[in-house]
Amino acid sequence: MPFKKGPIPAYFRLKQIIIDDIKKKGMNPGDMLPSEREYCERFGLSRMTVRQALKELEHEGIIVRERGRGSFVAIPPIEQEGIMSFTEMVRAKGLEPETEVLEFQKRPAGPWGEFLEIGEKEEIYEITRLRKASGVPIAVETVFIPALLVPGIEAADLSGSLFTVLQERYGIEIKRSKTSFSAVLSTPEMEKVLMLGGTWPLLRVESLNFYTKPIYYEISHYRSDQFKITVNISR
Amino acid sequence: MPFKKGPIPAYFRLKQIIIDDIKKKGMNPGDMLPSEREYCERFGLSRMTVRQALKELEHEGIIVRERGRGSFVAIPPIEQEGIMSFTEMVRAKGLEPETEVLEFQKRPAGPWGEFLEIGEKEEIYEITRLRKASGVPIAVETVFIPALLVPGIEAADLSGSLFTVLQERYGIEIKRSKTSFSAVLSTPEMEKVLMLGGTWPLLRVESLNFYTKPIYYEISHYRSDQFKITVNISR
DNA sequence: TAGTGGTCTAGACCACCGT
DNA sequence: CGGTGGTCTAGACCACTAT
Repeated sequence: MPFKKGPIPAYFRLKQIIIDDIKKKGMNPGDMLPSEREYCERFGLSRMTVRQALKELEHEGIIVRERGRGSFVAIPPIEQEGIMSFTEMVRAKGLEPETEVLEFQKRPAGPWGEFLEIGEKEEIYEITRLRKASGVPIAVETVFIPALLVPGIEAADLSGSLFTVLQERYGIEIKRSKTSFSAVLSTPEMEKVLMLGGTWPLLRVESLNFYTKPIYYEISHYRSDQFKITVNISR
Repeated sequence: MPFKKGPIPAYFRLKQIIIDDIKKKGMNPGDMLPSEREYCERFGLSRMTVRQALKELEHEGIIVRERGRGSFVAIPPIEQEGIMSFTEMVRAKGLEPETEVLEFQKRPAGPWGEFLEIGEKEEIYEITRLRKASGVPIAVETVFIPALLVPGIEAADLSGSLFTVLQERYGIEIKRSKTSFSAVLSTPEMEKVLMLGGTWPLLRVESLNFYTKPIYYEISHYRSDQFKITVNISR
């Protein structure tokens, strides 16, 4: 009887046990878990207690429960939740990401300071890059990032994923982002670098990317005839 | 005794009552709600049932609960996480959402069957609506939803939030969505209903909305000069 | 100390799914 | 039909907060 007493609630300990079980027994997504009543009997708990544990596991996305069928190990989201970098998105489509740095300058934050929660006069890097997928220009992207956060980024290789550079060189991992989408018409300058040959509607993506505090602000324009941006969102 | 029986669970009705109460009484963030035991007595419910209602309200960010102190009206989150319905988005901007049903038909699923995980010949409803914010046309939206999931939806009020109809009438709560964004040029038909007076770039949003299984597929076109779609995404 | 929410029990009936 | 999860009851003791 593993649930004598102790300061940790029974439902909480049961959660841990179930998680461990899933790992230890090498259970796969879709595998059925013991029924609520079986957990009751096995651990000498009442049904409401077992249900609290299962409910929380469901809420955490670890299991799914279906009336009349049972509880099952959850299918981990195929396309991982949320944020994907350009590099990840392109690779996911089986194409080869390429990047060309168009502009690189250090300058005062100005109006971007507000988003980045720094002073207007503090310095930021402004980096404009052309992103391609297997040779086809897909997007023009400008990143604004406080210089203090990424000292010496001039020396880094910016022809790949900024995510990777931030993580490997500076230990910064983007965890959250606030992104807005809109549609605009291409400007002559965009048409030139994206090789559009005329005016096209472009998908404009503005995102503020956070670790705990804001890390960088980014504005991108995608030619969306060839490339859609897909995100998974949950409540 | 308002909780005799009925197909809608008591905890769910209690949630509605509490939400209505907060609005009707004009309660402000931080105001204290009645205690769990008071709800029990007032509505003749057991404590676990009352607690389920309060727990869900807490989870939805509507109230906060503190051990030894009580339950309180929550401070509304600045920008809501994740999925927001059109209704929620418009309200969040302080505008009044309005909806006009442009088309309503029942027909075989055809190619949408694949997304919705049903047969091509199974019936779906196809509902096209014009969404406005304080009188200004903002988006045209078409929803494809299996007829079996929403029997009798003809009789429902579709001039408001589909989210709400699904939840209150059918107990379906959208939990997850896969959404893609792109930019397109307006067609003459869109220009007419959106009152654009010419060709404009529009934000095209396609989303597949899940409970556990896919519930409905939706294609919307937003005039994005006046309205940006913002989402919070986390890893 | 009185009142609050947090945990828990040992039952019960229901709706739904598969066989 | 038997088994599953969904809802619900009428109690109980505990930990915490305020007075």
